[in-house]
Amino acid sequence: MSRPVMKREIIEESAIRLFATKGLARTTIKDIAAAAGVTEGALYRWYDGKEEMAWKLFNRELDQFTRLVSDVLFDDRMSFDLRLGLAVQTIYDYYQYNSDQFAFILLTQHGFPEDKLLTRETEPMNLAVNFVGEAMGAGEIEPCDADLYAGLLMGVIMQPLVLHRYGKIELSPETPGLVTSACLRMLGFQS
Amino acid sequence: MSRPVMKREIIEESAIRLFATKGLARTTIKDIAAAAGVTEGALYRWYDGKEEMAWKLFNRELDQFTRLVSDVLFDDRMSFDLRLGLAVQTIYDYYQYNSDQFAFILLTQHGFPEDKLLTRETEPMNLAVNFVGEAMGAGEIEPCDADLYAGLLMGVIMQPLVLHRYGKIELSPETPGLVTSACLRMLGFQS
DNA sequence: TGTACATCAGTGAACGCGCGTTCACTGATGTAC
DNA sequence: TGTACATCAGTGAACGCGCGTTCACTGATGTAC
Repeated sequence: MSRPVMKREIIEESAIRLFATKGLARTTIKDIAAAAGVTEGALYRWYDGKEEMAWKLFNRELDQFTRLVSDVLFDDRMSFDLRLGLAVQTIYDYYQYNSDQFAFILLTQHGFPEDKLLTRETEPMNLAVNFVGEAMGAGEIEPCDADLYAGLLMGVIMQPLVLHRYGKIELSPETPGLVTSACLRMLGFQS
Repeated sequence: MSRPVMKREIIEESAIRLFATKGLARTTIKDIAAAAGVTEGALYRWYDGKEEMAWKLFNRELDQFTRLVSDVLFDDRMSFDLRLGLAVQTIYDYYQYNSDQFAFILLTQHGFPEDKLLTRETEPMNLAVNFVGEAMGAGEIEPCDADLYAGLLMGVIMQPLVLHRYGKIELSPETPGLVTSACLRMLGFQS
């Protein structure tokens, strides 16, 4: 093509947007190609197939997101509660400004076959476990089941975003702060 | 057939189990028929098609679950915190003893097309909103954004089950109690 | 500078397979008389 | 009681369509000399 920008990026953006709205299974190659203004074959220049493309995009987006979050979550120049608050803010900002990417990783995380069970250091759950473990070790929160509390933390932070995505609740600039407070109370943080 | 029990039930159980493990899209009619020990056509005696069957089963299972939960959640002979604790216990019991049904409603709730957006009185989210609203009205918890707090409540209660389903955390007999305590702390319940 | 060739993103038409669905049928059970 | 017919859950083979995928190709751009 004569256009300077590669169609590859357009294809990937279209795919992520469609995956995030219609879901992986309900999005066809034809859909993606049409949205990107490209023929169906173009996709195979860059990927072996639909499944492989989805999987690679998922990992790329998840990596980017978790890196962003862990950067503030484990910045030990700040106090425990401040780090949590900033992480929540980062997540909610990410949701607001990269809603397709966010919805894509959030909603398709369980849409892959079993053999794709991702176990990696940067996995969100591991982030939460490490964070709770650190806070417990530092005596900032009472001793507890770190795995369980990490799960609770994830639930509290993520659920409002899921519900917003499906039009069940509204978000406001105050929401991240309210969520953070709720987390701290739940963890029994002594403020 | 000569067997006294209707194959219909076997078909439905097989379908739910497969939907819960492989997901809606990755489960084929052939899969269901094979699991039920039946030919593919048998399914169409009872349902118009795969999608319709999934949708009807989903609503049936969701109704049963929410009825069970709302029975204890709104039993006004009990105190606020006791009702919450019993509801959590009910949910975790349901997860343990009807894991396929539970995973089915939990994991396919967002797998239907947009026009299937269920807005009903018995929807889990509405249960939570009403509960928080009641508790707030009775002065048992501080005034707050009922919708948001209902979402947080759902997140805390459900997330451990999702994580357990994917092998990320373990559950114990103490888990429901720990989850309930976490909920009460989060809500600022004055015990 | 022009010429010959290599590279490579993207085309467009075709393919074939797996899937959901259909339908004439079977055979067991129930019912009327 | 036996006979004739209706009902209906489930069969089994076929169908056709939509889907992901393939591949010979085009045409623009880069490169060697």
